[in-house]
Amino acid sequence: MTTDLRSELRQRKPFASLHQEAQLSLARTEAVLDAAFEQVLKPHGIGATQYNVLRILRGAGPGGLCRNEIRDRLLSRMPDVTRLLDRMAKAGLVIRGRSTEDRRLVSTRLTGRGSDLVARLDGPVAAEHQRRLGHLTTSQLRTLIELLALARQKA
Amino acid sequence: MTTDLRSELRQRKPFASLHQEAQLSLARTEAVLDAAFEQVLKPHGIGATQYNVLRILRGAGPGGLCRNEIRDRLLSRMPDVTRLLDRMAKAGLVIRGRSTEDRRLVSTRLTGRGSDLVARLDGPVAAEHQRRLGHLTTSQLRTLIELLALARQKA
DNA sequence: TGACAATAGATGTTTAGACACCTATACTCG
DNA sequence: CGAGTATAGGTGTCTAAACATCTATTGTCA
Repeated sequence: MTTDLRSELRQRKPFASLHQEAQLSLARTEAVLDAAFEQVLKPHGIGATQYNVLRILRGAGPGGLCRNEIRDRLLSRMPDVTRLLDRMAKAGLVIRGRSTEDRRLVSTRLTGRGSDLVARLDGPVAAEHQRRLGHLTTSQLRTLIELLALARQKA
Repeated sequence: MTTDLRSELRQRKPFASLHQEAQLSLARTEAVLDAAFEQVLKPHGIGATQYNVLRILRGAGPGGLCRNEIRDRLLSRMPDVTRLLDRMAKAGLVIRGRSTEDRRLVSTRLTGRGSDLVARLDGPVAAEHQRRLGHLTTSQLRTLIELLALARQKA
């Protein structure tokens, strides 16, 4: 029933180890899901990273967050958050303001437009998650989440 | 024992659904493992995509593969394989030759240098996989691989 | 056979990511 | 207090990715 990664990639030789097969499976699965997710976001003019920032800022509330805090909360390392936020500001999704208390800090928060966009995406995003992973049982999802958490920990 | 993704990302609100938590866990885990893997490759002057191409070409044997075949075997979608191979050719890792039978085809194969490099990386790569996923049991790895294959299938 | 579609590959251009370096502000402690 | 250090953020530049479009060759079929 489930497709074998080896045949999916037309690979003749078996994998060197289970560890390798797991890591490649992970990369492949993420690529498939990410590509599908990008297609959901595309009509709205943003990518996965920008969507992630929108979600982070919504969760942070009206006070917003400073650049480094956003960077640390992103799923993947992003070395140039400044210009990422520049683009989002230019698109009218976020607005920045320098703090008066600590003048080094620049807090970024959602504009009305950014807030609207992320709210408008809730439905399509949930639908996409359901479409992609809806055929896994609750217990399978729990196991997957647990094993992924385990994999993230350095040995 | 295992770290919760929510606290890892300093997220206050719970996830909208198990599906969402699974997808975000997947993205996070892949980002962590990929970043570590890039560090292994970095001293050798290549990235994960180029390493993947080297592995694919090694598996393909001396006849090499044409551009589209390489593209289809890559883990993630890569819309500009031509210039990826350009760079690898420039670095002396691969060589290309147009077929005489079908003059549209350009087969790419490893040079001695490319072949050496991928062989030299076998040890460090296996060590990295071991370091990252060595603390999972065989049965855990099998379950993870199975669940990931399941997740890749459209519902 | 000859027009037309399909396939393989390359290119031009815009945008985004990677990496090193720079400026301004705040903190620390002799 | 004041030199030195740490922190927050921005900038310059090179490389790589994304997207559309183009050329050359082959296959199809009326």
